[in-house]
Amino acid sequence: MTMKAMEHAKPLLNYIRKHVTLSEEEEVFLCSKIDYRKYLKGQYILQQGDISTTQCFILSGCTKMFFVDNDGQEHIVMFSIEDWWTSDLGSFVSQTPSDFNVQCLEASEVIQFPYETIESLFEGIPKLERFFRKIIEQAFVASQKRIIQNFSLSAKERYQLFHSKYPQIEQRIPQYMLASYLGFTKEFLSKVKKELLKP
Amino acid sequence: MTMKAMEHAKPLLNYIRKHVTLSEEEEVFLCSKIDYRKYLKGQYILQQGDISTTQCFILSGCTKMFFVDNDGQEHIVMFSIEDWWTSDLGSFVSQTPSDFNVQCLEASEVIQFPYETIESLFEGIPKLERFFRKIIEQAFVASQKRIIQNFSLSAKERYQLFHSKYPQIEQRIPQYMLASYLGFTKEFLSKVKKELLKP
DNA sequence: AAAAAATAGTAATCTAGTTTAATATTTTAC
DNA sequence: GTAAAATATTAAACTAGATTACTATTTTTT
Repeated sequence: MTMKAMEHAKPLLNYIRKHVTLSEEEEVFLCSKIDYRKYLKGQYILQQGDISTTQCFILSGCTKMFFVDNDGQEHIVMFSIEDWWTSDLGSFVSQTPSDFNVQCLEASEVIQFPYETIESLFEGIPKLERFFRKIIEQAFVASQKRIIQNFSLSAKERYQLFHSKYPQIEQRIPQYMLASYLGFTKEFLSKVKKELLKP
Repeated sequence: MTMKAMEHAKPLLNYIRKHVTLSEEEEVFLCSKIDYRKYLKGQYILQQGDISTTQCFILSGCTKMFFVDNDGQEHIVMFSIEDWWTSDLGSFVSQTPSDFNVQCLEASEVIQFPYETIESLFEGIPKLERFFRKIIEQAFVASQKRIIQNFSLSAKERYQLFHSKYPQIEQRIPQYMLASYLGFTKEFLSKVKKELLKP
């Protein structure tokens, strides 16, 4: 592992420090097990049908995770930006073909945890296993919350919620992708935004 | 801990053995940290607004987890039966008031992991932390899958999927609760079932 | 700077699912 | 075993959001 790799990992280490405390040796060991990589806008980190071989931590940029249904329609499941994760966890943990694509909406820098090294990482740094458990707990809670909101809120209310909760994301993505994420059509989002402006 | 407690924990230990291997001392230690308890039909394991103090493993019976929205409408988030878990994980891990209720649809026997002992459990048996990570991974993947299905499938298709995937659950719960879980009205479910019978 | 491609807006028509309201059936309680 | 409560069915009227099809605007490419 190079000095460069340690340099790239800084935002990740800061992020991990919010959850668990690692010794300096542990941080060095961690950095020896992970990869840094850049993607161009439009490039795929993962494609539907492939097995997810890494967990990605995003240093810079923005990605969408989506799947294409039987009618050829694209459905966006999540957006990820700096200091968050992306990958199909289901495919990663079971090493089976993924239902999802992950594509970069901007040029992006990521840190990748390869499947082959993650078990040895957990063995070497048990605190890291606790860290991952907490990250997954967070993701699960967010996922549950999303199910609830889709059930109990109207399309308009879902948009308003996203708008107030993630203004930085809304500014970075095209509107038609937001509509896909929120579960309705781009035409309807146009209508909703117009209504919200006039009263 | 009594002999009785070990006896009650058997289905849980069998379940855990599918994921990780514990030594006999570890199994005894685990049993010393958990509680067995019975609930009557209709009783609440958790109420909206309370802090979730336990993770529940179900030995027998059936529960629903639901929340009541601002319009007073009940939305069912999940059903749990034998050999599965229930509780509001978000409330449990952050020890904040829950958005959910968990109510028994049948008389139920459960094993409870209290919040105060779960950290010491993980310290004493690190393999158990791995086990919980895997369980949460599973739950997260299932939750993601549900979001996808709600977006890409029609109400009719969602019913068909549930019907073929969880026939044992469908038989144990009233239809109007299934409609709530699937995200549409009981009247519409009646209509869908009728359509599916005739062709 | 022009052309092409991508994104956004508008409006009419259509439909999956809701609402309301009433009746029928099954389960539970005494 | 009967009354009451809970659950299920049906059907007409209604609505949130989809579809279609076209125009306007913004961004990217050359």
